[in-house]
Amino acid sequence: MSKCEQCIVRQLNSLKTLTKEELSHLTSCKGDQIFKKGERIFEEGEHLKGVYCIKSGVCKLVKLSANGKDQIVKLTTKGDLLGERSTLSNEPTNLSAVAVTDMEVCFIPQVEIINAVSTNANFTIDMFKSMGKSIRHSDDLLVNMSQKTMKARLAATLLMLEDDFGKESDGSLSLVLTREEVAGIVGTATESVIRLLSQFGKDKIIKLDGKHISILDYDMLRMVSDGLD
Amino acid sequence: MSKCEQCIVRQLNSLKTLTKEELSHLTSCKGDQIFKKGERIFEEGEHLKGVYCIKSGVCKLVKLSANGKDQIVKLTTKGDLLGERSTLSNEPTNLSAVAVTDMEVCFIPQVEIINAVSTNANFTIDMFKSMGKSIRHSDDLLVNMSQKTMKARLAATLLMLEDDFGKESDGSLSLVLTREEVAGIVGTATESVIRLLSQFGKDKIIKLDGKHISILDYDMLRMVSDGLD
DNA sequence: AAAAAAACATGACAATTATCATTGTATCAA
DNA sequence: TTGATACAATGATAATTGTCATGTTTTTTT
Repeated sequence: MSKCEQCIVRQLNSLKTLTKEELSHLTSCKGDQIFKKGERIFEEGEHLKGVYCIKSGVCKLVKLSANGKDQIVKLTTKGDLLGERSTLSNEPTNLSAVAVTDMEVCFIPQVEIINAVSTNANFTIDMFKSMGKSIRHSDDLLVNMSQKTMKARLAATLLMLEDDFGKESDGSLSLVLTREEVAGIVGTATESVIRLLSQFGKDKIIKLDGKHISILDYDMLRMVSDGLD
Repeated sequence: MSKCEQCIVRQLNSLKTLTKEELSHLTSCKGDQIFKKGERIFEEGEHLKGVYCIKSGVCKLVKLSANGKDQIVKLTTKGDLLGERSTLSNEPTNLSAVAVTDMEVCFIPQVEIINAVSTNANFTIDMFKSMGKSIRHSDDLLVNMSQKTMKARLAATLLMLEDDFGKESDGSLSLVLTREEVAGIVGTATESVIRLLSQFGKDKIIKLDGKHISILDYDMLRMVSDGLD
């Protein structure tokens, strides 16, 4: 069981505003957990008993749509908190969390969060900021999804994947997803993703090597993303 | 200048948690404003100096997409607060607010809100709840927009319009929008909305009388909304 | 009331996207 | 190493949706 005081990940989220005392207390009551790729951290509709702080790995937040397909609403990674709002507002989650890669997470019980909110104004303000950011992100995504063609959405998704998760030394996107998962982000059929990706490949905008994707022409990809191609 | 203590609208949002003292102070520093249909309350990118509390009328929150079309992200009405998150996190808005009908609003300066958050725990918790609701709403909408066909999206929009704004004594939707505005919600071309609406009309799912729309067959509309038609 | 502007409607056609079917190719466990 | 299983690729076809053009109706302005 690692100590919160020494945890670097904490610097990436609202927990950074906690005092030394609060942190040492937190160490004593948090739980450490491992989730293997594909395992579910929590399920849509579940009542969460606290928040999860991601120490490593990538997690997808998904929602089952009426047609039975999983829509990936958000990808989260090191430093992100899961289930903040359900924990704060004491309501069931509207999303399921599934490990995209193996993950290490810390579980922080609800009381601790509620406590921090009621005694630490900095924590509260930081939570407001983080929720505000989350809403802004949703709004932007909504406009993208509503107004863009599938091609533009896919281009935007590739750019987002590199922005948020970086690339390997060979230039390929660090986060490796199946075509089906990409389709879950874009909101289209898997076949459409395959076709569009190979089209991008033929157009030399990206390079495909199995599941490994490298962006070659950023300007062009941005143009496509804005529907200006 | 009306008094906050006697304002009924306040009961509908986080301001209901304020104490008598806080309310009487608020009365002295708030401002009353009128916006005519089509006028803009604030603009995307603007730095807000407080929040707006809607006393009457309907407002659309829009975002200009890369292709130049306005996407309506949300419709707000009596009791809703505008600009809460920008005000709290002190960042520019990501959306523009435009009056859909004539509106009466109260303007509450930023300091008052910040003050309320730092001194009134009930207010803080209520704000968290309201922001949580907002995120959940965005997530749901995102899944709808990403996964559904235009027909299903339009059906969902009609149901939403009746849920959120009610209907007149003749059964028609109380909120009257142009086809272009509906297209801005659905995220499609105006012509497509016109065609789909008249198709719904032919199928006896709705009744069209100019801009006035009545839902006739709720079950069928829900089926269409779920893509089960 | 007339003129102008905005909103609505429809046809024709092209482009995009979904769906179904089939085959090839990795990947993993026994 | 060999099946088994998941993943990727591609073709054919139908359905959906966007775009442009044109005309009508409604609303607003003068």
